[in-house]
Amino acid sequence: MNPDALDATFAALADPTRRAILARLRSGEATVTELAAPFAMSQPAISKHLKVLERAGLVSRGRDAQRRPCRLEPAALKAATDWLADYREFWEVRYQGLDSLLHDIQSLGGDER
Amino acid sequence: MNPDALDATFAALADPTRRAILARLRSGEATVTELAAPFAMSQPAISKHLKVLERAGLVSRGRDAQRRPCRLEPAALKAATDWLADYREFWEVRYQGLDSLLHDIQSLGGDER
DNA sequence: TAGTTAAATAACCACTTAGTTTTATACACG
DNA sequence: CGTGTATAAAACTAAGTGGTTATTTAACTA
Repeated sequence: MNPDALDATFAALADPTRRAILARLRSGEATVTELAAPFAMSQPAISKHLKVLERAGLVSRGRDAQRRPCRLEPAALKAATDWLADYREFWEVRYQGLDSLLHDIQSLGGDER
Repeated sequence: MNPDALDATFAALADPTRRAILARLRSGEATVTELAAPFAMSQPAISKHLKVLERAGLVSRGRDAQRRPCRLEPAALKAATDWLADYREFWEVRYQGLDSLLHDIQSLGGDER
């Protein structure tokens, strides 16, 4: 994956308001005002957050009269997860206290990822 | 997980230099100068990046005479992955074009996570 | 046409970030 | 002791972020 895209994705996730917006979008499309409602924050602030999420590829938007419904776009989330997956075996091994076996396991290529 | 901790973790990951440092640390401990070597950047800049990674709980540091060896601390990476895992089933379903089944699957709680 | 609603844009502010250079600290070695 | 080495800290700068209020655009409604 393009490093700039990962930058944008992780940066977008590094904000609790934006993570809450994504969580909300898991249960379906929502308009900007619907998304803004739970927050003690102005509408333009939410629009800015949405622009960040859109630029990161995490949401996309449609058109319904005046409304611009947002929906979750999970591909970028998958890309971030894929990046993190490269570390998964590391911490799993480490949690078993088997650091010394890490390289053996890696060279065998024997996990299910 | 504490939201501030997730903030710090994702923010730390949103920088290619820091991700490269983490990748380097996968193959074992390294000193600040060793970590700085591949980058066209001053030593204090790397020290700052390491402080960000340390504050995010992604690395910890020891002491060996003048050296402050850094090692990967995978717990924070695991926490970030766990957060993203809540979205995994969503995109997996979506990729199969089975959006309409998402809520059924969720309410059954029937995946292996 | 005028009024209302939904959202974006503009202009601004305080704070943070990522880098710099310079200086200081801590330790090892002769 | 003084010198080199490894790292951190200080002070600064340019650019980015996250919020505000006020304004504008676009579309529906009466």
